[in-house]
Amino acid sequence: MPPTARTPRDRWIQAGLDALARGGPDAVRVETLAAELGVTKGGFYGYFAGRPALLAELLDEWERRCTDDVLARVEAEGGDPVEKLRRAGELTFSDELHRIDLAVRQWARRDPEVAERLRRIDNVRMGFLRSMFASFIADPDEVEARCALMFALAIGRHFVAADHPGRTDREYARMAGEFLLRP
Amino acid sequence: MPPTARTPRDRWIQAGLDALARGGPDAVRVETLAAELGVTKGGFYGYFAGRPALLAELLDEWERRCTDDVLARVEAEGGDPVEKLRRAGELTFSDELHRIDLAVRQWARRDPEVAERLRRIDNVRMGFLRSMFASFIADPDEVEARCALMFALAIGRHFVAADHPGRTDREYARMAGEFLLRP
DNA sequence: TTTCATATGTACGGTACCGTACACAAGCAC
DNA sequence: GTGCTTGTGTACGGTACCGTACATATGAAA
Repeated sequence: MPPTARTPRDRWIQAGLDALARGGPDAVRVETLAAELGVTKGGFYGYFAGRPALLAELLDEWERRCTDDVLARVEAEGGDPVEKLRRAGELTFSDELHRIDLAVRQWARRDPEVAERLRRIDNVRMGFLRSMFASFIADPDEVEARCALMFALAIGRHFVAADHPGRTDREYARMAGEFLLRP
Repeated sequence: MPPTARTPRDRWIQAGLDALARGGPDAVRVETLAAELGVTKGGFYGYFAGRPALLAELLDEWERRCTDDVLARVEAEGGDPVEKLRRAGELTFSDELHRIDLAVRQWARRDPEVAERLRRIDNVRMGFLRSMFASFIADPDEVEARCALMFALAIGRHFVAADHPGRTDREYARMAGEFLLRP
């Protein structure tokens, strides 16, 4: 019966995630997304109650992608703790996802509701880190220290602009990660 | 001759820095600042060419505060490398400055000109870190790894929302820092 | 082909903000 | 006081965006 929607829900969400990744929540504007999709905002309000509703759904989608998907894949493939740590890092902070991740973190600094959701997710990730490190580090305080450093490295390296002589940023981050993984 | 300005240049800049710290560059709006200062934007355009000019001056002021001031004070007070590292961290990321710092980093991710300025400043800081670590770590690769982790910790810890059982965030960050400072 | 549901276009009023033009008032010099 | 300088208020037009109301055209079903 319907004239087969040109711009279904998913496309609005994907465009929203792209905008979020590029410029944070402030860059997610209904009319701008519509222009990017080559339509007007006419259809938008058929799918979403308004801009806040879209923002909430963007968080849902991000949460789904970075929690369920990632941890499932990490556990599925097995390996020893150190291997799992490496794989989790690669998946969670893959190019596609890490930009959204950084935008959400910035967002969480001003919006308590977002902060709360991020806290839950970060606790899951930190729990994973903790159990991996605990499998080859005895001192609990040292486990915590290494977890904090590993997590801070994964996030912080994208915010630090300093040059590293001779090596690429990626190579440099790998070296720092390996420093934390050595017994 | 002048009716002694009620709202001099400095007050616009301070208000701008506050807004920047709270909500990033998008939160720095001329009319909003005016309202906060209890005036209208009438006087603003006597001091600044427009909003972009104010943003540029905010960067200047931030750069001045976090480079000249901090490094001068660190060197002035002396001490061994480990002490200097601790002090530099405290000053650079004191409560007043770190919020602006984080906002500038977020800003740099979208604006290449800001990114370039941040790069120069981070290189100065990283150079300082490098020389401090090099004074008690022999392997150059390990010096780089520890520098990267220390810097990433200073920035990243404000973006990671995970809870730490039993201790405060600050205490937790201190433990992670000490882990990097031990021989 | 006709019918009909519905995704989208169009048009509108409202808000927030930018930057400009100009009037005004508040202080200093005389 | 008078005159001058100068910071600020007021008023304006323009842009970008939100959300609503309604018209329209498109494609599936009959």
